[in-house]
Amino acid sequence: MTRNTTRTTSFDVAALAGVSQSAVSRAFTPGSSIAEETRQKVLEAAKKLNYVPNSIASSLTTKRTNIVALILGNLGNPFYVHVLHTFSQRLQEQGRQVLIFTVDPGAESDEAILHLLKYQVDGVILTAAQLSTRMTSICHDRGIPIVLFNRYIPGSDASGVRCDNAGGGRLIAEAFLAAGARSFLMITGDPKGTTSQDRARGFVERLLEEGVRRSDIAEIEGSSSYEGAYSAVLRHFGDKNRTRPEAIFGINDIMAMGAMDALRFRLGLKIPEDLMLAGFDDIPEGRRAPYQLTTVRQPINQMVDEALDMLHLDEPSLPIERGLDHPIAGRLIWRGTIPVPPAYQWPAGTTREAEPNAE
Amino acid sequence: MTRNTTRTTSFDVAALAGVSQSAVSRAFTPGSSIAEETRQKVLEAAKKLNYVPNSIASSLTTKRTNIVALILGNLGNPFYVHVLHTFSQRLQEQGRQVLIFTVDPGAESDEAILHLLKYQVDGVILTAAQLSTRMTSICHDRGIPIVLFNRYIPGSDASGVRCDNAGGGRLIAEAFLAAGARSFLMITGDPKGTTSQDRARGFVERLLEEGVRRSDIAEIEGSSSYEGAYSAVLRHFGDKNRTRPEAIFGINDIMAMGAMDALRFRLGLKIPEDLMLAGFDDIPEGRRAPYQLTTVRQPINQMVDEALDMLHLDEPSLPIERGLDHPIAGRLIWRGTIPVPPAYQWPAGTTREAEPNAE
DNA sequence: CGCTTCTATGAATGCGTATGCATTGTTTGC
DNA sequence: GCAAACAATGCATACGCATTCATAGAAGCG
Repeated sequence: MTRNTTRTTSFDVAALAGVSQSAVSRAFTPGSSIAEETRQKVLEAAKKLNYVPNSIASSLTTKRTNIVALILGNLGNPFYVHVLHTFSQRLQEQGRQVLIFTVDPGAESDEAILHLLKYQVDGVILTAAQLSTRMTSICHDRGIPIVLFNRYIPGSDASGVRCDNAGGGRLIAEAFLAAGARSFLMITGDPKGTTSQDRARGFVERLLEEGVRRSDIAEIEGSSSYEGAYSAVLRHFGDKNRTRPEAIFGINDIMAMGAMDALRFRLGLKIPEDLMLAGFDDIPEGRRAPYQLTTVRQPINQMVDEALDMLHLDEPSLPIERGLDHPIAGRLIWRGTIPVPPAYQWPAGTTREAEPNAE
Repeated sequence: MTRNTTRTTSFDVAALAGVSQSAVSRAFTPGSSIAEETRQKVLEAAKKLNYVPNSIASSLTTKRTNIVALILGNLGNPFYVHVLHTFSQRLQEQGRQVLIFTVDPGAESDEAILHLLKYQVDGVILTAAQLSTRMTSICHDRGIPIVLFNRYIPGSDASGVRCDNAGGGRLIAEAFLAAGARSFLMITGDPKGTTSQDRARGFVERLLEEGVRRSDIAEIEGSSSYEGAYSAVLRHFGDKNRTRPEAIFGINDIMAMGAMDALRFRLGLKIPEDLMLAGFDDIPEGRRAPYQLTTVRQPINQMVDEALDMLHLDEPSLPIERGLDHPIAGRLIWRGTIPVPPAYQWPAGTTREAEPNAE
C-alpha cells in the first residue's frame, strides 16, 4: 500500500451513514444543531472507516489551527525543558498541540517567526531567545498573539509573563548578607537577555543598599550553560592573585551547578565552608544530594497558566492586549550551599529544605 | 486591531504585482515554471505586504504538511531531551517542524496517535512510550509512516531504529567482570519497555556465559527516573542483612546517577572503591565531575539520521516499509565508576575519558 | 385547527493554495 | 521560412471541511 491512498473524507462517512456531509461535520462539532440519533449514526460510520476529521482542512474555514508555537532557545537548561513539558501538558489538556521551534541560544528568533506564520498558529510563546520588534508587530498585524516567557523586549509593546527576576536577585543578596558574606562574584548568562540582566541588577542593588562596595562585586560570563560557567570559573580563579569572593551567585541553577563542580572538583574548595553559592530557577537537578543548591524558585505552573491566559486562545475575537508585563514573585529555597547564620530569622516566604531526595 | 483581520492572500499579492494568483503560487514553489523576472516582481510585492504562503491551505492540495509528530514519554530523562533537540534541529534544517505529543511515561500512546492523525502529519517518531499494534496499522492504512525510536513493539511489523541494547548490556557486563566483580545488582526501568528488557538481558546473558551464578544477579525496579532509582536503592539496602553486590548496572544513566547519589550520600559508600557502577546512554550529566559515570554511548546523531531516513519524507509515493529493525552498536565509555584493572587490555571500541569537563 | 416558533437537515459556497489544461509568444530545427 | 517544441502565463478546479441559507417537518399556542 502506498501513501497515495485517497483518504476517507466526511463524504465517505456521510455516504455510509446515509446523511449529508454537513451532518458529518456537525456530528464532530460540539454544540451544533444535530439530532442525537443522527450523530450516533455518523459516529458509528466514522468508526467503521477509521475516520478522523482533518483539522488542516477545518482550520482553513475556522481560521483556528489549535496549534501553539513554542520557541525554545536553550534546551541545555533543564528549566526550559520543564517549561516545555508544562506547556505541552496544559495545551494537550485543552485539545491543542505544541509546534516546536528550536533556536540557537542567543540567536534571533526572527526566522522562526517567519516559519511559524506559515502554519497559522493560534499563538506564540517565546522563551529564551531574542526577537526583533519588527517581528512582534508582524505577528500583531496578522492577529497572532505572542507572549514572552520570562523575558521582555525593551522598546516593544509585546506582552509577557516573567518571574520577578530583580526581586529574586535581591532575595539571594539578602541571604548572602545574612550569612555574613561581604565580597561577591556573579556568573551571568547571555548579556543580551533581560532575565540575566534583571537578576544581576536586583542582586547588585540590594548589596549596594547594604553598603557593599562596588569593587567587591565581580562579574564573569558563563554563557547560560553548565560548561560555560565551569570553565569561566576556572579561568577566573586561574589568576592566583585574585582574591577569592565569599559568595558566588550563579544567575541560573545550571550555571551555579557548573561553577560548584569547578570549585569543588578542580579548585578543591568546600561549599559552603570556603565559599557560599546560590542559583536561580530551582530545577530538580539542583535539589539532588551532590548539589543541595540554595536558589530562588520560579513558580512555573503559575507562570505557564498566566502565559496561556494571556494568549486568550478561547476568545480569538478579542483585540490582542499589548504591553502587559506580569512579574510573579519567586521564593527563596534555602538549602545547603549557604551556611545558616546563628539565630537566623527566616524571612517570610522562605522555604528551608534539607534532603528532599529522601522520600 | 482584532484577530479577525482578513489575511493577505496570494490574490492580494497577485493584484499588487499585476500577475495571476497562479504566478504567485509558482513564485513560491521551487522548480515551477516561472520567469525569473516575474518571480522577482512577485517576491517584491509579497515583501511589501508581509505575505507568507499559508501552508495549511497548501497542504490541503499537496497532501504534505511538513510536520513530523514526535511522541515523547519521559522528558525527565535528559537523554530524550537530547533526542528531541536533535530531531528538531534536523527537521528544521529540512524546512519541517516538530509537533510535540507528550505522554505519561508508561502510558499508551494510542490517544496521541488519534490526535496527530487529525493533523495529517507526514510522519511519526515514537520514543519512550507504548503503542498498540492497532494504532500502527491505522497509521499504515492512512499512509503515515511511523518509526519507533529505541524500542520495538513485539508482534508488530512497525519499523524502528534502536541502539543495540543487548549488546550494550554485554559491554557493561564485560567491563564489570574485567574489573573483578562477581556479584551484581541491576536497576531496571519500565518493565514493559523493550529497551530496559534488552539491556538487562544482554547483561545477564554475558554474566552467565562467564559462569556467574544466577543468584548473584539481583534486580530492582527504578521506574526509569533519578528519584525512582534513588529510593529503590535505599529500600533495597535498608535490609541490613542483604549482602552488598560488587557492581550495580543502572539500565540508564539517569537511574545510575540516582543510585550513585543514594549510595554515596545516604549509605556512605565510595564509588568505585566500595562498589562499582555503570549506566547506559551517555547523557552529558553523567560526564560531569560529581559522577564520571562509566556508560555505553548511544550514537544519537546516527540514530536520528537513520530514523528520519526511514520516514522517507522526500519520497512520499514509496510504499511504507514495514518490519525494519535497525540496531546500531553502542560504545563503551570508561570513566571513573569502574576501577581500571591492572594491565587491562581495552576492548576495541572503548573510549576512556578522564575529566571531560576540563576544556 | 391554523398559526408561529423551533429543530433538524441538505445544498451550496468559501477558506487559500496547487496544478492540469489551454493559450500565447518564443525559440529551435531543418 | 515554416513546423514543431517549448517556456511562461492565466483560467478554472479541487483539496476537506464549516457554515450560511433555505426548507421541511415537529412542536407549541391560542
